[in-house]
Amino acid sequence: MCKVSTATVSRTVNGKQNGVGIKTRERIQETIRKTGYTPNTIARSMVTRRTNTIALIVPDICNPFFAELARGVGDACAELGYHLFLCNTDSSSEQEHGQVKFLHERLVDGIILTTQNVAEDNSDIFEFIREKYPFVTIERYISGISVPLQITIDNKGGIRKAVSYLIEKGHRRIAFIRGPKEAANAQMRFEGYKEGLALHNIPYDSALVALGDYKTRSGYSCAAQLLKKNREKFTALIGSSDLMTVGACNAIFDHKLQIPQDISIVGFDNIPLTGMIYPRITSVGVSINQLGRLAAEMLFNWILGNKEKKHIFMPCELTERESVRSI
Amino acid sequence: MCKVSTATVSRTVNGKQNGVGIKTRERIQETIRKTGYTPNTIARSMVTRRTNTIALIVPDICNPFFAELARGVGDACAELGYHLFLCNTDSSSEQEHGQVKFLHERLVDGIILTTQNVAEDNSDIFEFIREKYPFVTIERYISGISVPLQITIDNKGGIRKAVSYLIEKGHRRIAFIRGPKEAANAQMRFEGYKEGLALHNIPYDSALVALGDYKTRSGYSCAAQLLKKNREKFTALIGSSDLMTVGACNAIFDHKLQIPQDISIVGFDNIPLTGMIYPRITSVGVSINQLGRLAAEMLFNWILGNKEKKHIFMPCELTERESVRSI
DNA sequence: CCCGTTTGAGTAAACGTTTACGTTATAAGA
DNA sequence: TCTTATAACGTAAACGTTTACTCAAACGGG
Repeated sequence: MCKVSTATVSRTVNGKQNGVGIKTRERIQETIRKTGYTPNTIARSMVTRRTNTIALIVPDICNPFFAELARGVGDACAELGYHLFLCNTDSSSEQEHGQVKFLHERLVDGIILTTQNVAEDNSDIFEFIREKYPFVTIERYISGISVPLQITIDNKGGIRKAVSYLIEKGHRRIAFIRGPKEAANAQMRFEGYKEGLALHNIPYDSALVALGDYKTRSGYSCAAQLLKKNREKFTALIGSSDLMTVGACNAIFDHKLQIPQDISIVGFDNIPLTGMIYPRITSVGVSINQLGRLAAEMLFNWILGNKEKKHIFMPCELTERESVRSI
Repeated sequence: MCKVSTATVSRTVNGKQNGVGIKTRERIQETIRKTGYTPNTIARSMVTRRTNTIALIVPDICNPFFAELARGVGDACAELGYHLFLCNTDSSSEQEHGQVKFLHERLVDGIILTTQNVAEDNSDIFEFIREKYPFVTIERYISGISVPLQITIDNKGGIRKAVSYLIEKGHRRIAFIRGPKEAANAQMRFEGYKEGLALHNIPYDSALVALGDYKTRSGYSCAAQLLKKNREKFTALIGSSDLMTVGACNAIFDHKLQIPQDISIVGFDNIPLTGMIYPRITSVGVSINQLGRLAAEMLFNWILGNKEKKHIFMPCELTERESVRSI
């Protein structure tokens, strides 16, 4: 329509400063406006080998932690003109593997992989995508393989902080609901608990820890079990995930006890939910939204050519709310 | 490598039954396995004009309602080999418009649009994509334009059900926290409230309704305000979203009142959260996960060529929990 | 044994861009 | 005025598939 070649159109569309005169540039832009032409991203990707898409793989977007994370990643994407694929795996290695395979075929520019709570995490996925793709892992602890882009949370330090906080508030008998055996970070948090106690010369008592799976329901049953067997032995409880912690609160209420009057509570993750419910739960964790942004930005950085390995270790903050009392 | 043309490879990869002999087929598959060849989806999309991707546009994935919805959509996608783009708009029309434009350029096969809580919803978006794309709207009430694929919730009926339920339980003075003026479904829910009262010959009292914005914080302030001014005038409260309802519960607790002993509560949406917190909140709504699946399936159906208009109207169910007592 | 039909496989165009390279026109400098 | 440098724009290949069309071989029926 403008009597110019596609090359010239391409140059103006992509805003290349030289290679096209001011007059024809304007003529082309005018025609673009009139005809409502939009470039075909697929065709562009065909030749540039870049799709401007990344993928976020999570166990379950319904988990508020991952929803918040997805929001952070999504915001970073929107700012830089990327589009975000969302994939749920239900913590299944097979599903994750399938997803990665499909994403690979789709020529996604990068992948963000989150915790999966599976026993053996040195699966073939990492072999599969190690050098082929830029990808960043969040809270994944893989034996043997070094991942180029990695973010981990200071689980130990976070829980230690929670323990110290409770001890400062005068508590000495602190129960703990730990996460699943399969999760590497559950073990770390557990160790943080033990270290925190040791730091203040409080003997560790295995009767005060229960084994959950990070989900709400297990928090309820763990707390119920602790209350039934060892009620008199603790004045405070730490849940190693906020979801378990709200479950635990439920159990405590069902036992006709008050928070924080009878039992003080500290959670982990600091999901927004902790500030929404009654009582507002004091929780320790990182800013999940920023975590997501950070992951995305690291990925973009790598995609854009800055290929240096990076391992970010995020410290935890404790947010005081209303679930702890001084004694 | 197999000494065959790309056409033959294409035919075997796509599983076309005729056009390639059993022997060469096997030879090709063997080579594919050995070399780890995967087809390039981008190149395929280039010629088929289909990308096998759809997009879900939500205000905020952190809202548990939309997270749950995204999960339903995502599951349906995974089952049919589609990939899902996730877009947050923060209920901004401009953002939504931008997203739709980008998704258009990306040749997404279809779009699922959710509620946006904006005043004028007859924006140019619909003009933009009306016939160009298959898309389904969830809970969008657009004046003038008929949308081919539409899902709406029986808001009125749902709230009516909540009112009737409370009345059956002996309540006659029922407060109501309504959603924002900009949201069409907030108005419907409000009318459901009035209709429910009228049905049982209970006079409507405007002093018992407060105006919120569907979010937690506003639920808190609305309930606080109702309690301050008209405490003695109601024994039950309906929140027209679950998030507001949990906020309201918080306010009630902060006023040293018990649920359901002092005040009975019914929420709307039936997000999983209602069953997780204390007290477990009785709520009415649709199965959000199924809603998501349904939307995705309608979209696929249309994409696959079955282009008949459809408007699905989802009835609400009331799930009894522990936030209502008989009086 | 011949001819029509079926089947296996190849050819080449098409999808809509980007980009290296080439060509022409214009401007600047001697 | 003649070169030379520079800017504007066009040409055509390339990206990796799919698919309509073509062709040859094999097959079966009379």
